[in-house]
Amino acid sequence: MAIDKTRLTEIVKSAGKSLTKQRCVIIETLAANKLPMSAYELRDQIKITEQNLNISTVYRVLDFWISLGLIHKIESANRFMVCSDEHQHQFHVIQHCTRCENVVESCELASQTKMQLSHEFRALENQVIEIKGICLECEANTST
Amino acid sequence: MAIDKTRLTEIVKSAGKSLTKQRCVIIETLAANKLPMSAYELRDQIKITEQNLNISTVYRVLDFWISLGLIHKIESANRFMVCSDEHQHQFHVIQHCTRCENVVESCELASQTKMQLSHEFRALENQVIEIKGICLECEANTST
DNA sequence: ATTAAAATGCAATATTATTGCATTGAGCAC
DNA sequence: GTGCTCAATGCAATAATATTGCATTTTAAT
Repeated sequence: MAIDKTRLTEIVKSAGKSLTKQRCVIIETLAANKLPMSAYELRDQIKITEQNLNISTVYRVLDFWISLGLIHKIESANRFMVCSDEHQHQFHVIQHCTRCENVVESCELASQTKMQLSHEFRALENQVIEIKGICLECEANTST
Repeated sequence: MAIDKTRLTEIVKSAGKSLTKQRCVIIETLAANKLPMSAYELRDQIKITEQNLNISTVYRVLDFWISLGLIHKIESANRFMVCSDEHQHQFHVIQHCTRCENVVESCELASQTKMQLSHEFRALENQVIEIKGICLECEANTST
């Protein structure tokens, strides 16, 4: 799953920011990885083929993309993933398989969740709601 | 909000475990605190009035109560809170105010959320779903 | 009281994240 | 292009969170 650089440029420019090579390599590396990655894994992976990044740069760039809604942090795993939701939902609901560690984003669930939030609370925009479980593939592979 | 020690004893015994003084003081201290606490805060608070606990003990005791469903971990804050849900929902939905840091558990939301989970995924039991926002009290105090 | 298993203590270490300040780089005016 | 300004990054120390292996103590069953 590659990232559309033209689209990235548009998004970044319209936010009044610059698309630096550190910002590019981080989101591209994350997009190329099947599983979510930690900040340190990301740094180590980029070191192999590209360049050295200080860990503080990695965290700052991750925060940058998170603030633009293009990267999600999976809090329960301290891992990061590229947002796969083109629909700009207020909520991003992800299903996190605790066996294979794979994570998928569900737009349908996000829409439903958004509808039913209590009126007693002003929910923030662009947040990630994490549901843990076992994906169907892992369930099928279970030898019980 | 104090903890009913008789109820605790029942729950622990029926799980085939023992209610040690470390396990007691940790859940009681957490219950007495208005806000969720980190493991280190818990240790420091207990040190003042009670006893020294090694940080590994704190984490192990927290895991113990979490496995019994009596304590929740708030992953996005690395904090712990006593479960306030008497209804034994599969999901515990908490609303976390990012201004005052207060956290409330919503049984109603938990019920609704449980109903609508995708059939493509076997969700684990006893998990905490975190919604961030601003509580009504903080919203009222906002001077904009 | 004896004993086996469970729980805790200890202290080293791993993992995750932030900070303040120096240096570099990007975009803009000229 | 040159110089300017502010944003972005590098650096390296440190903070915050969490885990581990093994020794010791406690629990509860006999």
